[in-house]
Amino acid sequence: MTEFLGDWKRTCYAAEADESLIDKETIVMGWVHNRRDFGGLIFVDLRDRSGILQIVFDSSVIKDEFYKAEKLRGEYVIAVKGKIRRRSEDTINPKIKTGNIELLATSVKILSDADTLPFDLDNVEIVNEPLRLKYRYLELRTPKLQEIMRVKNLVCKISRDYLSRHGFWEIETPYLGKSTPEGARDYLVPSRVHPGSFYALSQSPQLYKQLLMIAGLDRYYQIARCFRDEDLRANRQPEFTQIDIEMSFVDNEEDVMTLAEGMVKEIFEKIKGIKLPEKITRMPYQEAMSRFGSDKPDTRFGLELIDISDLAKDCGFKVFMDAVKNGGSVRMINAKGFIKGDNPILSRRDIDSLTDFVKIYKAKGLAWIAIKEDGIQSVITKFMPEEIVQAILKRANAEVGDILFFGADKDEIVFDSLGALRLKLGETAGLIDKNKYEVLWVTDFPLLEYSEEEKRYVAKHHPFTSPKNEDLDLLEKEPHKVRAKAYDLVINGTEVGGGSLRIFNREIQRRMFKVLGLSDEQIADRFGFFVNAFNYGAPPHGGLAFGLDRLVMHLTGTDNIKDVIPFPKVQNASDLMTGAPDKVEPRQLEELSIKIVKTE
RNA sequence: GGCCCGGUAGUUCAGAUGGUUAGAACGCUAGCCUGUCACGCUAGAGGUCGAGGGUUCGAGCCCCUUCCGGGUCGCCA
Repeated sequence: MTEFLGDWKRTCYAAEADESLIDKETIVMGWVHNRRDFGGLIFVDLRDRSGILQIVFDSSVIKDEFYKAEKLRGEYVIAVKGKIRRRSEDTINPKIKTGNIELLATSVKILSDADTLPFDLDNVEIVNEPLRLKYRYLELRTPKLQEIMRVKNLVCKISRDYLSRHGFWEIETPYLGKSTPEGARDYLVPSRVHPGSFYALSQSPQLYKQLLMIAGLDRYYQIARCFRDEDLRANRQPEFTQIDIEMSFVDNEEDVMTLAEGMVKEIFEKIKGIKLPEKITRMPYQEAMSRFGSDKPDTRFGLELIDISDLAKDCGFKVFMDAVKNGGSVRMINAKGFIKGDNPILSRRDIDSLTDFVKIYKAKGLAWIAIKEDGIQSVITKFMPEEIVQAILKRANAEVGDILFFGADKDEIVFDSLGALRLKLGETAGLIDKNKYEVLWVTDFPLLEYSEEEKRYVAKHHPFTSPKNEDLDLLEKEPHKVRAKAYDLVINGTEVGGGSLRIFNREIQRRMFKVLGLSDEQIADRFGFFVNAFNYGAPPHGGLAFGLDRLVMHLTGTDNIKDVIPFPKVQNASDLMTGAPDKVEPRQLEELSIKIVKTE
């Protein structure tokens, strides 16, 4: 039997019913979350976006339609008419918001029946992720995901309000654009009209938003989808969303950072009730690296890196001395109290396994000194004079129960491995307060980094990032020393936003391209349309982009980006629900002049 | 591309050294029940052990290949 709503109109959401509705005729609509059948009396927990309301089907009240209540099963969609009534004292359910009331049904319509679900919505968190993703629309029925979607919606709304209030216009830019080989791999879209030519799906609105500034639109923002054909991670999806912002007539990073942090503060206050500090900490890149081994430091806990290159230089232990001699460094972490007592945080076996851990980050090994009750234990101290060992212990502020871990190599490897080790140690020891939010700006990034692979300098951010005025002289002489007018917003050790002031001066842009080793032809071919625009009057401008998904991850306490994207993709970038990507009809390929060539 | 981990009823899992008919809980179906909210009681159905090949008298278990999935390094201006 098919039933329709007819003239029934919902009078309130299930969990928004309260005592003010007592004795009033009420119509609610939703899914049968649970059913408890007592023969002549049936309870149904009705669920909708708002939550749960208990419906009572009493055979002495709903006589003619009681048979319908008997047919109800999990996830049937129903509409129920009846009267809200107070529950008697002994039947109040304190676990739900509407636990003091219930709806006594006088009529019910079964709008849709349902097969048994492939998994139990009440225990969805233990179900295999692939199965949940195949039936994502079912998982999205759970309060957890619905709350995340609500928060994401709020972040968008608050951002729009804030930016609008500050004079920003929401302007669209194309998703179908031109492939630009710098940066991430592009998703390509074949052109039917131009056989053999391809669009690239936008990796970010970067170039367009700068052109909007040249166009004189002054302040722009967009909640923009971005596409990058790179491998996935727990916090990386091939399509994700940025809150993208650009503004004109700014010549100082502070102008952009101040505006952006105002928005973040408003988001945290309105959604979490958390007041972030009046002024967010600024930490130069060099400091972040040397203290935390990371350009996105998690400052919720200590275990900072300590440089002992000066002591290691002539310490007698060859590995350390070579590292310094070859231009690298030796740094250590004091894992304070990690081997204290009979049941230490780190067992001997744990310590050995950390060697394998740092090898992931290309470290060749992990030296350590354990400070025990009966003296120090280490395989490296025998190479060193006593006074050097003592100096190291002193600098580490070492006490009994501590263990010092050392990294000695090129700076890059030392930072990568010790930075990762620091996070692992902090996590192992439970030093990270999950309820704390540490927000900071990392500033003064290097403009360039040397690519061993390409044997040239490449832009660390992108080639339109402005060098610091005071470092301009170094651009050709010592490119690696040039700092950029760039900044990243870091929350609890993850990058949630980043941006820069852009080059708006033709001469500087030309010099930048030259340092990057791009020929005039390459420039013209790749960015010609963009570079030309700067010939017609460009205002100083800059901006940034927030990763909406990552921001929502923090606000909702999840460490899996799939949780905050309604229909996410899995590690091999496929969609388990739709089966995309998939083969297409030969006719479609023909239209696009595409031929599939099988390779081994 | 590399490394690590996983795949057994609908779901989550257990299945020691290879050995009768592969179990449990929840869910599901049917019956009974007017105050439950993890309702209860009774009965029942439900399995190509991811797939293919091999070793063996005998494979859920051992070996090889492969598929699917998770994490991570590279990669992600």
